Order: sequence, then structure tokens, then C-alpha cells
Amino acid sequence: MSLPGPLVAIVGPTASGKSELADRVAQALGSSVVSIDAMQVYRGMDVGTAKTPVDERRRPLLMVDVVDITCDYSAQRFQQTARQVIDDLLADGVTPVLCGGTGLYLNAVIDDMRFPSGAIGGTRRRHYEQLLDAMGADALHAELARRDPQSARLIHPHNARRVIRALEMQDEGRSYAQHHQGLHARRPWYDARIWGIELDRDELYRRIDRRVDEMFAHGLVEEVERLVGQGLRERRTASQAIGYKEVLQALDGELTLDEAREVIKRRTRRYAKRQISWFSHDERVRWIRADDLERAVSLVVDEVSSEGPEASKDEDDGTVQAF
RNA sequence: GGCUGGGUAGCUCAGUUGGUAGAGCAGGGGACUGAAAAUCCCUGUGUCGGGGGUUCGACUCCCUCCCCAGCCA
Repeated sequence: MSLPGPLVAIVGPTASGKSELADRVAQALGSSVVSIDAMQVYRGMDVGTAKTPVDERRRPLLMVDVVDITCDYSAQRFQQTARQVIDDLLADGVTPVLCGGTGLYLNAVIDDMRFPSGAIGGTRRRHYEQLLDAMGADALHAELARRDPQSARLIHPHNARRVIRALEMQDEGRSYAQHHQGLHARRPWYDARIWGIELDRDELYRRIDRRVDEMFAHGLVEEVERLVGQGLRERRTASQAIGYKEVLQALDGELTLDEAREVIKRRTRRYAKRQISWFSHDERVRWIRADDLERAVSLVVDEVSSEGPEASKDEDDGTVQAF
């Protein structure tokens, strides 16, 4: 049984030029772009997430502005809605163009990733967080080791966030270790053609610096002020986003605006490194340089259109290490 | 021109009574199934400004030159 598809995915580190490439590819395919980004889902978070402005979009941009910042989103919710969106496009006979840098969300959508069904968060999580404060990370990890030694072995004691998650799963009668597959062993859910944008580190960092400066020029501070009125400070997910967190600190007088700008750049660089690390361990990704946009567009487009939706077997066709 | 401080890892600096160097930050690498732009782990050799000398041995002492900062002319 062949997988649904095909679909195209453009991935890569932040500020590498994914959005433009994806938009152009979607234009060529008469399709839409599906954003794979944990922060662009939030309504009102625009300049800080580098969301392509409406009037610059050649094709519809989906999976952005789907919730208010007061909502604490999750990978599972993203999986559900994004798959619905993708399936609708496929049903219309077009090739969806996914685009984004949130590795977990990408894999949650295009791979067979199953989340436990129980509820999340709420009082139980608060309970564990209080426990963490009271006993410390090592003791909490020891508690996990007592209840679920297999999972405890997979999680570093200091990674309290994941320790808590594993304890929650244990409460649901599940084990983190059972669901854990690592990045390598994932089964595809869709027939996805994944392209990664590659560029020199120096050039990437220059682009990041430029982008951050542009965000300030385009009203990042005003955007944050506006969102504060909507409760940004109280939200744990939205308020920790790069750019938002630091401007919030600046508004609180903990940083000067210039310091905030530097911290944002540094944090973005590190984020980019994590993205590269995540995507470079997926063997399906074919890396391309986007120096020549036209060439990149036709490379991606030709690859799907030459085969047609039928010939979509998920085989490793000699993986072009494109130019 | 004279005096006084300084010149040690990309940056800021430590370096004990002479035994060929070490922190913070930056940077690099990695993990990853419900917060993921999050969370967590690993990672520090550089002509100790140049040259000469003393010494078994000098980043550490002496001489000299170069550079920087401040003060005095």
C-alpha cells in the first residue's frame, strides 16, 4: 500500500530563505504552502516570527494564525490539524508544499508518530512542577527511575521537563521509552520529498543578524507591547519565543533594547544550530543551496511533476546530492 | 620626549615564592514523541607582543624594541 502524497517539504535553519522558496514552488505547482512552525501558529505574532506578510504571499499560507496566544499549543494538536489541511489539498489533486523549521512538528506530521491519548497539562503537571521545586531535579529523576527505569535511562536527570513528561505518561500507564524511537527509526506517514536549504555558517549568521535588525525596524517592540495587552506575559509557550521573551525583558527594564537585540541574535544562532542538527540526521533530506533561487525552484518542482502523483514509491532514488 | 599601567584562547581577563597556562562569554558538536523558537548533554593549545639574556628550566626575573591607555612636559 503506497503512502498518500506526494508532498514537498522545504526545511532548514531559520533565515535560510525557506519561505520564499516554498512560496515559489507552490506557485509553480498551483498549490499552497503549509507552515511547519511552532510559533507562526499564533495569531498576532507576525514580525517576530518572520511570517510572510499577506500581500507578499503568492499562494495561500496555511497553518499560520490558527490559535490565539492564550492557547498553549502542542505537537499533537499541530499534527491533527496539519494532516487535515494536507489531506484536503491532496484530495483536491495538488501537491502540498510544507515549509518550516520546527523539526518535531514536521516529523509529527509526515511520520507515523503516535501520541498517547490522555489529557496533558493541568493540575497533574502543576503537581510535578511543585514536586520539582521541592525535591530538585535529581530526586525527581530518581522517582522516575523507581517507577520506570527504562525511560529514566533515556533521559538525563537534569532535563526536568522531559522527566516530568515521562512521569505523566507513566500516570497514563504508558512509558516514554516505548514511544521513543529516536530520529532515525521513523516510519513515514506521507510520501514526502524533503529538501533542506544549506548555506555557509558565516552567511547564515549574517542573514540572522540582518533579519533581527529588520524585525526591530519593522516594529517588533510595538508588536510585543500589543501582545502584552492580550496576556503574552502569562502564556508559557508564546512568551518564551525568541525575540518575544527578550523584548519582554527589555520592557521590564531587565535589559536595554540593545542588549535584547544581541541576545536575540545569539539565541537565534543557537536555535539554527539545533535545527541543522535535527534535519541533518534525516537521511531523506536532500540538501540544496538556495543561492540560485530559480534553479532551486525548478529542481524541486521538476522532481515532483516528472513523476506525477502515481509513481510515488518511497524509495531512495539515489538521493541526489544536488549541486 | 619623560613617567606609570598594560600587551596571555575570537572577546573580557586569572595566572600563586620561576617547573612550557586556565575561567567566563562567544564559538563548535550532540540528544529529541504531547511547552520544541522549548528543554538538556558534551566541548578550551594558545608564536603567553618581538628579540636577546639569567637559569637545569621563564608567561613569571633582567635588557631592548614595538603597540595600546592614562598622566607630565
